[in-house]
Amino acid sequence: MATLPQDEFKRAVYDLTRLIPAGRVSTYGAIARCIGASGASRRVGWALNQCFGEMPPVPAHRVVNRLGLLTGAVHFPVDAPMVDQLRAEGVEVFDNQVMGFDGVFWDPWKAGEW
DNA sequence: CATCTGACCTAGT
DNA sequence: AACTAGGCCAGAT
Repeated sequence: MATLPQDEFKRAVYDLTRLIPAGRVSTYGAIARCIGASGASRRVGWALNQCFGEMPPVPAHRVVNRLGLLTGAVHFPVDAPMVDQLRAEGVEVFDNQVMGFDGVFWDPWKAGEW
């Protein structure tokens, strides 16, 4: 069966998200742009919404919006709060906001020398 | 079946 | 520099 663009998109998002090292966070726009979906940042969120249950697990908690706000925290499982996971990795979060976001921000391009 | 919202961002004015 | 509008795709009402 032909690989649907949807799956490819999700596949790209998951792959890139999994590349985010612990203690670092990335943004939807950065990921979307890196996979060639500039402007389609919304789709990234929709794709990450399906990441729960994927194997290997996708560290979606390391993906925040451009302002460093954990906008998707409400969509996270109660068993693994986004803030709790980020704090567990050393990321300081206060009021759904990443402290020193500019310092913990991880660039997809700088990561693998694209 | 039509309309709007939604883990958002970029670009134009 | 700030604000407005448009774009992207799918799911839900």
